[in-house]
Amino acid sequence: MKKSKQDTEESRKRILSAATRMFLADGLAETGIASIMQAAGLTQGGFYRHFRSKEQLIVEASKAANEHMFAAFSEAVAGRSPQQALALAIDMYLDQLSRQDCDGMCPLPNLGSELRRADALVRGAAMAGHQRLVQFYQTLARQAGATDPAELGAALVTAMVGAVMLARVAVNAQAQAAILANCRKTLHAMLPATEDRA
Amino acid sequence: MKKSKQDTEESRKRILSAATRMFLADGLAETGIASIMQAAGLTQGGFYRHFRSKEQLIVEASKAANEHMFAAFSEAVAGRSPQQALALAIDMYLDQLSRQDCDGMCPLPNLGSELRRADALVRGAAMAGHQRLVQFYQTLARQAGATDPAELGAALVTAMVGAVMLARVAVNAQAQAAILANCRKTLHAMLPATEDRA
DNA sequence: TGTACATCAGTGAACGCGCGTTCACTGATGTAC
DNA sequence: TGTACATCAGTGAACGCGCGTTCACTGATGTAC
Repeated sequence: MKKSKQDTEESRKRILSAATRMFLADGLAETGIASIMQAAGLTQGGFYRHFRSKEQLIVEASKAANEHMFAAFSEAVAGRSPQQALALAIDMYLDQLSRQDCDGMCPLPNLGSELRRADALVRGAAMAGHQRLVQFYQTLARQAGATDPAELGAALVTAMVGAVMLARVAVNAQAQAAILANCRKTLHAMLPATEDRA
Repeated sequence: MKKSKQDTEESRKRILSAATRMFLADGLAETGIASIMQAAGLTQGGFYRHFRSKEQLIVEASKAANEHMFAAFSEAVAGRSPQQALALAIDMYLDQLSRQDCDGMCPLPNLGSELRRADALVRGAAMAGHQRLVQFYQTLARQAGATDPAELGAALVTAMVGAVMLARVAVNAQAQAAILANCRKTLHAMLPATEDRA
């Protein structure tokens, strides 16, 4: 039963949206085509009308996740002072696990080591996201008057990715919170000026 | 053909050794029982004479990897000044990807997000390794005279885990080296005293 | 505007493959007498 | 010390399951006339 062009477009968006959320929540290997299609309200056979392969879906979902993350960050940061913006961007990144819908989650710590075994296209998308993330924080760091914004931006991203990944491995909520809180404290201490933070 | 007790013990060690190396290099899901047994010079059917399941092997391999890592660190650090020891331990951790045999590699950044989807036993082993790693660096930080050794130790581990994981995702060697070098520079700047470092 | 037809999103079953695990069997080891 | 037998490490094939992908088919959509 062929659908109208609008229906087709909406189906594709539903599949991509469900895949992005499920990949971030459960990982690439654990999320099967069948369950993605079920979440999108379709059956698995129809998947290949929209995507060439699971690999291609992963690439697009990875890009979509980055778009969501940067959109959320840009919106939250808009209109704030550079110092406030930088501090807020750190807190938001470290708080991504508590967001109910996986909106704004970063592929790097959540997919983590699964990325390095994926195709070159997937890894390329992941590293492009990393590059963009580093530049985002570097720009904020420069505006906030950091001594070495390039180094600070890269250091922030590295530490935050490590903290979020470790927090996801942590068995209990207490250890998870401790890892994130400690990282937050350390990174805030590295920020320029505005010493009214703990 | 039953083997002598000594042969049996050696077989078990060969399996565990091959598994530890292959898990760290290729990941948990990508490393199959058959290829582990082949690397150990046996056939896959014999695996279950030594281990109850792949899950149990993962737990033991995880512990073995930690033992190797701490042994290598302890040996390298022995007899050095606290400041030298701390700096060396950071460099060693960040340099683990260049080691030919996977000896001294840390499960956290290499298995990364695969760990959080594993059984409670595996996650417990991973987090126990994390705890031990943090304490190792905290002890060195305290001996080196850090202002807040607890915070510094945790921060070092978080950043190093993030850096090594990101380096593994990086497509080309140049980006990989840049991530590790930048992390090294940032972390050395956080160390107490001994300002003769870059 | 109406009609005949090609297109193609979606269905549901089946295919093929890999992998963890099981199993019947072998034959050297180690033990009981 | 010698002998008969139970043990069990190791083999190689088979099982069962899940998953990505394919395929024949359906029927509404959109187009050509």
